[in-house]
Amino acid sequence: MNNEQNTTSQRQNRTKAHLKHALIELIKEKGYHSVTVKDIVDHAAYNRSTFYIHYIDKVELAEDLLVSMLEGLEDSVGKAYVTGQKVQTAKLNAPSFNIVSYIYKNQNFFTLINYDDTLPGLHTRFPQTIIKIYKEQFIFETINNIPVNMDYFKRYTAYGFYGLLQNWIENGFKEPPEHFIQEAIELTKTHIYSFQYIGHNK
Amino acid sequence: MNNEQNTTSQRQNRTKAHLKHALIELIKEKGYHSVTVKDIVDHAAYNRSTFYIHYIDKVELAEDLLVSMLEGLEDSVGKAYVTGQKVQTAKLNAPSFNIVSYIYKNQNFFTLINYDDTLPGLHTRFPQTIIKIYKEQFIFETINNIPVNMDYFKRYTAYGFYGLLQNWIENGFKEPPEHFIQEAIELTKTHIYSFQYIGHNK
DNA sequence: ATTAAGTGTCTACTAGCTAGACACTTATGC
DNA sequence: GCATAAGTGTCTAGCTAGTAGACACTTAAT
Repeated sequence: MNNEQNTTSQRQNRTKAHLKHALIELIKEKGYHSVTVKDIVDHAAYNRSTFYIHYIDKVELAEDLLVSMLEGLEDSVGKAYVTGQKVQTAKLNAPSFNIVSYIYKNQNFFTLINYDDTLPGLHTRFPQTIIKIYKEQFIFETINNIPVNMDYFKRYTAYGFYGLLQNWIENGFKEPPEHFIQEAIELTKTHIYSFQYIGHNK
Repeated sequence: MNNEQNTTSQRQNRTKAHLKHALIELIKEKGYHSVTVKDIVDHAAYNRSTFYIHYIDKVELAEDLLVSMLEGLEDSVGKAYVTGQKVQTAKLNAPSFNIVSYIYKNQNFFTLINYDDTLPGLHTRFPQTIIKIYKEQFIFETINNIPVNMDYFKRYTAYGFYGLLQNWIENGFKEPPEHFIQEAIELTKTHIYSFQYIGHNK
């Protein structure tokens, strides 16, 4: 494969990743609006000029961070069917489990929802992404032929799941992800609908 | 000041820091002995050649990581008397609090004591460092003139503190550091000696 | 009103990092 | 016990990401 261009972008992405990481830590430390470009490059041990090579300002960095994490969340959903973990996760609910384990792996980032002066858009676009995942990648089936507005139901289920997630994150991820997803699935079962994964078309 | 050489080493230290960070994550993932050099550079997004510029092998990287963290622990002790937090911390026990808050800040690293196949030397040299700090930087005074072997007592106190620390880390840092240090101090008070900080001579 | 700190931009330089090949040494498996 | 794969350690030549430092300008802080 053509590595020449990959390497260049890999090297740039590495720098960007470090700048993003610095922003996360600094938001926790002093809040988003207090963070300066100088803070970011000092924390990440880069020159200030380097920052402006990659981003035009702090806002663009913040947007990049938010988008990359939420896209990662979306992409994580279909992964159990690529890796070799079908057996274990099939007993649970594989796609939901992937959402949860992705958040767990990146708890460093998702803890930001606990802060008030945090990444702009996080509090609205995070739940929106979960709804999007539910709408695009899941099919919901009735189990006793009761007519229900599907959009409402998906929205309801997504926000229910988000509520549990928020609680899990706020409590500092005390439960292991396996336990958390088990509880979430138990709650879902009490509803009149069962939902089934329809795959990842990308 | 002469920035030319500082910058060069800053850039190198940045790379080293990323390699160290990758090692920490990989030890948690698959255990120290299973981690390869390729794993490390893949995780940190560097070329394998770059690794050998900085370290001769995995062992040297591991040693560098361990030493830098334990040295950081030692250096953290005297810091309250440099920054402007004298008032608050004086009510507690400032030097001990600095140890605790340093561990809390670097919990990503110190969590490694929970793993069996972990950084070589961590399980022995971490408590040794705490003893060293107690011996070199604290003076213990009798409060009722009972003769006691001082070395034994310092050792006893250091290991008692280490035991509490271990428990705190194993439980995933659930308590905030302020609470933890309060409890540790309460336990220390029950002893016949009071101890007092004698400063940081370096 | 004055000092200090942060922003955004630009230029020329350089050294840190990369690609890729080398011989060699372990693992893994049929 | 042979073969394929994966990892190790070393080296060279080359590129480009990152750096220094100055610029005019705009907010904060005292």
